[in-house]
Amino acid sequence: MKQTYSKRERLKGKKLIDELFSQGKSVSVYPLRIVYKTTDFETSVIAKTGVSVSKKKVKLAVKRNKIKRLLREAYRLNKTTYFNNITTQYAFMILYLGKENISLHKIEQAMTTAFQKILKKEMS
RNA sequence: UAAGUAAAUUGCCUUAUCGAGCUAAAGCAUGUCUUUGGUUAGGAAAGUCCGAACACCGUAGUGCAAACAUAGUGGUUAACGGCCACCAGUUGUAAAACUAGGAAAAGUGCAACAGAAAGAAUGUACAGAUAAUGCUGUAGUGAAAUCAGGUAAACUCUAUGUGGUGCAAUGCCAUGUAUACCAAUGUUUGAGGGCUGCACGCUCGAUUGUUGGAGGGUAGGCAGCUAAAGUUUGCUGGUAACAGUAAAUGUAGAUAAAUGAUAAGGGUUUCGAAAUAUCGAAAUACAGAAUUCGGCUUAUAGAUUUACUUAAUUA
Repeated sequence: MKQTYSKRERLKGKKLIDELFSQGKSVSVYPLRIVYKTTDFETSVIAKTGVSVSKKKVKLAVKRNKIKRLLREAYRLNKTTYFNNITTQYAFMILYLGKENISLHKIEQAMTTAFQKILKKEMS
């Protein structure tokens, strides 16, 4: 799998997201919280992922954008390691709960532990 | 040289690796695939405060009232409450800056201190006049004392203007679900459903089965959506805002929302060390398009340019 994150791999559509939030399970590792759910897509993508930063926590649009980009970057670079053994299709929503300033490195760490937690839960 | 005033410009760069949106071409495996190329945020994109374009709704005529906005004079513009010029006033040594610059001879209200009294009340002293009296004058307070004045960032009056909602406008396509309605067809001689696939059997079964039309418009998609009162430069007219003209140029279009991340190096500024070269550390702002323009307002590290004022020094 390549380290891409194209339009097809993004979580879109009101229906899917509503479903995800109403029926999905969640795992939180500060400063992240990941909501996930098994689903079926028509396209041949293993996972669809969305990213969200709340306006209440981070007020300036520039900083919000920056954090979203970092989240996407962290996901893009590490998704190969996360989804090695997965065959079913998933939908993810990554929520950011923390402060305004954060580095890519920290986000990567948090994301890795969070996805490991999810894998454990699903396998057992 | 120092301090200041005004106007204008700019607002980090380079390389490597890994990516994202839009778009063009090519390829065959015809996939919303692969490869290659192009392109991708600001001076305020912000606040949403004015003015327009555009769209829909309302009124489809005219007048009045209310509410709101504006308020020297002239010009400019698609339009404006913006901008420019001039006059007046205020502040400043000055360059300049600011303006809450229509009306007090329509009415209502308000007014510190002083003063007897700031409006329906005539005090004290002196003088004059008279039958008598605030009947007359002077003194004293104050900006103002039967003479009326100030105040409209008080009501008010005058003149002028204003319908409402905003691209989540609006138009189009339309999966699924339920079905008012219409047509065809099937029918108590049993359509069709249920009992695990078939047969038999049992059972339910008429405002109903199937097919088609039509309506509605949810998920989603397409248009609107970027060539525009465009940008840059020169020339001409004008004190200027601005206008005219010629040439060049083609410059984001996302939608759970692209325009990025990481690493290295270099600028710039500040601080410390040093005679310099240089070395080390820190900082590198405000801020992210969402239909589009013209303004206003607010935020902003730093850098640059021009004009002018004041003070000092030198010639």
